[in-house]
Amino acid sequence: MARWQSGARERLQAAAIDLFVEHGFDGVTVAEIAAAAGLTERTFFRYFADKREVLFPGHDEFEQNFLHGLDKAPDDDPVSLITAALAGVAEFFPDERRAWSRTRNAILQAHPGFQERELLKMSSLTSALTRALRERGIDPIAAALAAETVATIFRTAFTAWIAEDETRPFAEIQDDVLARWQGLLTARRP
Amino acid sequence: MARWQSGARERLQAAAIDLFVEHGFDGVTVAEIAAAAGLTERTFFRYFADKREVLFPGHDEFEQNFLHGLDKAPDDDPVSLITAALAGVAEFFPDERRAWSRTRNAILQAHPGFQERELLKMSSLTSALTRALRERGIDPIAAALAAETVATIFRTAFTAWIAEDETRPFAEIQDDVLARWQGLLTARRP
DNA sequence: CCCGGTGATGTCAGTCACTGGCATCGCCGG
DNA sequence: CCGGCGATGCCAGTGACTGACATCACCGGG
Repeated sequence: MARWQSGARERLQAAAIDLFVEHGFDGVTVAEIAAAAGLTERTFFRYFADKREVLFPGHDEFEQNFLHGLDKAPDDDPVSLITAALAGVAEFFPDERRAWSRTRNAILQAHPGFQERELLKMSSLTSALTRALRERGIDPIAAALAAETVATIFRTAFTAWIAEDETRPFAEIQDDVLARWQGLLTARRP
Repeated sequence: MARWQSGARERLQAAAIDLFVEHGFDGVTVAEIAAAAGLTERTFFRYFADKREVLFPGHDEFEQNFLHGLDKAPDDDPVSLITAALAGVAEFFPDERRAWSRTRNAILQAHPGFQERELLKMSSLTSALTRALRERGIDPIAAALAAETVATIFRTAFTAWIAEDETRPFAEIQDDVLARWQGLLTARRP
């Protein structure tokens, strides 16, 4: 492996982010990204299915973290399952990654097309979790609701984690959101 | 209003659906849709922002139903709020609409681009609900979770409603899903 | 040391989504 | 009858994305 200069994919990603930050998604052509990485437009499309996909690397790995977490659930109680799946992803977002996540998120928020793609990725996660839960013997509707809940809590926690004034680690925030979710049903007349 | 033959928008929508059913999304060009409706490609883009949008009419109305339902919530208890918002949309899906919804859904499921767009619409709904809940004085995180929950329950119920062998009315299914969601936290060792 | 194979990249041409600018047409009020 | 206006058509252009084919760098075998 690794003829030519290696890391073509990584160079394309880095070039894309730099250019998007500077000129915005619509202000950059794929040909420009490729040129900045020392490649051609055609090669870009050999690595990424479309122009947006360049900002969504490592999705499979991300998804696997939830699934591996789920494997460690002690029993089939819904709260246990949700908690276990969430625990699996916490290490995926160390503090060193926070600045980077903020930059990437700013780009995503600036273009509806990116939001669509991110939503599709989360939907992929939800499907994978639902499937895993069903295979574990969980009732289909309960599986769907639990999977959606995992995604909701993760996203809520992630959004809080990259908020401007936030400094707590991801795991702590996520635990807090989870606790609040558990309180949602029992809370009365707040 | 209504010079020329009226209903250009509706003709475009109908033509698009017919053609998508027959040839699939990628097998149809915008020019063909427009021609089938007796118009030109340019006019299509005056009615719809892009090729996919033609399958998402009436979204504002749909969203308003949830918001109006929310207005009728008797108190600020989370379950009351969620229940009220869901009640607002039930009448939007009468049995007469089920066959149509199934056809449209089959088209949507066949193309990832449509799923992205649908996800974005649901995200718009969630944002609107979150905003409305916050304006009502609900705590931001509780508002976000409640809004997501409304969307989740709606989507779960909608999916069940258009399932092949399903005959129960939408409202009944949605009430059932809501009840199951309430049971999620309290259920132990199922 | 040369030689064919293989995988990554380049080249080229083409389709189609989408946009801006301008012309045109049908109706409506004056 | 006329001038305005809103809906539509026409045309040219940009850029995302694709298929087919050529080319290059490196590999192993002979």
